[in-house]
Amino acid sequence: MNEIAIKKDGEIIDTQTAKELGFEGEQIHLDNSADALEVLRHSTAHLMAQAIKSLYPDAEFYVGPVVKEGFYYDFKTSTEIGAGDLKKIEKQMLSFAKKKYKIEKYEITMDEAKEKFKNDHLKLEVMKRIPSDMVSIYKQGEFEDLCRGPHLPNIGLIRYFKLTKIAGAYLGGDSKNEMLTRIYGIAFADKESLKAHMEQLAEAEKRDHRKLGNEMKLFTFREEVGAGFPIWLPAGGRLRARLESLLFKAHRKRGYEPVRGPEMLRSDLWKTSGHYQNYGENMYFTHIDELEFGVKPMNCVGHIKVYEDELHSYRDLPIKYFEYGVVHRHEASGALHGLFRVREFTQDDAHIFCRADQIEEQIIEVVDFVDKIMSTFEFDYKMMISTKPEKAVGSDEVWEVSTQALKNAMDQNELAYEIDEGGGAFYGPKIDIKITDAIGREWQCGTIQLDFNLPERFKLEYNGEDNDKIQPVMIHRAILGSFERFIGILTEHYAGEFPMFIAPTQVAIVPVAETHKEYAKVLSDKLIDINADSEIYGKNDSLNKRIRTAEKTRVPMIVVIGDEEIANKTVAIRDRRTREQYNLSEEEFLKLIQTKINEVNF
RNA sequence: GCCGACAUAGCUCAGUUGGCUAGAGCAGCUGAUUUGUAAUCAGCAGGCCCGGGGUUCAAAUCCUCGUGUCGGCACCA
Repeated sequence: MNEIAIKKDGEIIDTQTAKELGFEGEQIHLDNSADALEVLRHSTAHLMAQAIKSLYPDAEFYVGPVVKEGFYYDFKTSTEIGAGDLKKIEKQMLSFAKKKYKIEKYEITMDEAKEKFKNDHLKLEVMKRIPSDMVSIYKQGEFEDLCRGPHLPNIGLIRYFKLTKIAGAYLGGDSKNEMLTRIYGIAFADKESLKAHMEQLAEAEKRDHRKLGNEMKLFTFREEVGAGFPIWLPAGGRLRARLESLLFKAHRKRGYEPVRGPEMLRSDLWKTSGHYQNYGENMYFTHIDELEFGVKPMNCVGHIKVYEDELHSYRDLPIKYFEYGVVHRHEASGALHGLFRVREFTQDDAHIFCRADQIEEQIIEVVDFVDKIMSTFEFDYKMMISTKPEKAVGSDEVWEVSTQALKNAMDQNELAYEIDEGGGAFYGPKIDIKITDAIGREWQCGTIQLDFNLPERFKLEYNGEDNDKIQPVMIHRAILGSFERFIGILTEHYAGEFPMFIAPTQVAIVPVAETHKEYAKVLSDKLIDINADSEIYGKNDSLNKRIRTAEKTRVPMIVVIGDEEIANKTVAIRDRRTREQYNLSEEEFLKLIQTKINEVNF
């Protein structure tokens, strides 16, 4: 078996380095283990660079790391490279691989390296970021690259790979820098795994919410309406309404009061809140009668005005206001992505005004709320605590206290979380809830933000025990995040096969012949009485055709009614999931639907 | 916003190196048929070829500026 590297003290060391240093350790073979793939993909990135260099001799190279979904290499050429060129590069890679060049390693000083790569301004850029005096060079055939490794012993081991996409990327990940070309690729130890991976990607594409949203008539976008402004179609409207009403109940149960703020507020308020200064470039403004108004990008100011409407006692806290708040944010054009990233969306937003000693219990209550909903939909999610960002308001001290409060709440309840340094809102730290989409990208949905700043800026207060004026703490929170993104994720999660309690249509009724339509209508009305939507497939098509059409809408249940059913007062059910058919009396059927619709309570 | 690609009927897509009246399937409409669990048959209608400008005897096709979409990057209070 081929040994491609060894593992020593948890570190992967390639055979070149091991030989040089006389190391021994656990052998890594060329298979699909995480360690082996790390080495394989890294070397594949180098092979790609070698191919690019031979096809485009003036190419300069930045970095080519292994990432979650394969590898990439950033580079620059004077010729334009497009998606059509990937095949050509792949071919060149294969022909190099066939030559089975050894991958050799040697070390030189930083100064020697700078001399060696003096014509490659990108490599020089890389070297600026390396603190050590010595660097290693990997050489395969004519091609040499500055690299830390580890690498395969021979490029002939690279056989099963694919270049997947080409894109632009800023040098060093900074938009102030020049833009390089980035090619992504993937590699595996064997042919089957590569094939399986490509098939999995194709499978995931089928559940893309943009595709399903179009097919299932959930929502649409139109050029003439404007980018990022979704249009909800009837089916999507029904789905969304079900989600809204379930969630409304869940909020009421937890003591939230529904309120509503205006869509736009005078700019002075956004100046007080800090949004004007920190976020103004992404807000929509309008001028009327010499006054400037800002269309709300958030609902907190409105809720603050609700709080200010009366005096509050410490006994009243916590006070919880919620609103399905429509917000507008001018997102960068390139950021727009189906329902996941839009310019107008509706948040399931709430603000909790509480005392400092109530922070922890309130945070935990919200985390429980989140978990209740996520587990109902069987979502895997993770939580992230985001700390003070560069653009921020408030003193370091307040930030420290509030960040610690979030951590304490999580720690004391033994909840797992990761830290996102500098990822907080400008007014406070937050806990983000992230869900993974069909192709593995993570999207932030819910968020819990602790805020000492806005209460200060708006001089909020309540009367304490000694009748003194005390400033409350604000917790901003959203569970779904936005209906848009959440429904997008739900669509992919279920591949369009929504469970009964949320499906746009609960039942498809297929009458066998013209004479059965009347009963279909009676049944449909009875379904409305139990809050179930149905659709009658009574068109002048064959029965088979109508069943096929109904199936394709991904409706959870199809019932067929004909002479027999009418005579016996039964329905013939065809279940989407099991593809089984069975009969139920009308009474049992209605009861079943009712149970299925009501089985979920957040 | 940046790099690259793309935009043809409601939807999914054809449309050669610029050249006759821009095609197909599905969906829609009209008939015939009245069906027992995944496509009955026939006919009809449907297009500012994304929008402005330009090149050319001639533009869906070439150039240019917009708009929108896609893949990334950057951004995401």
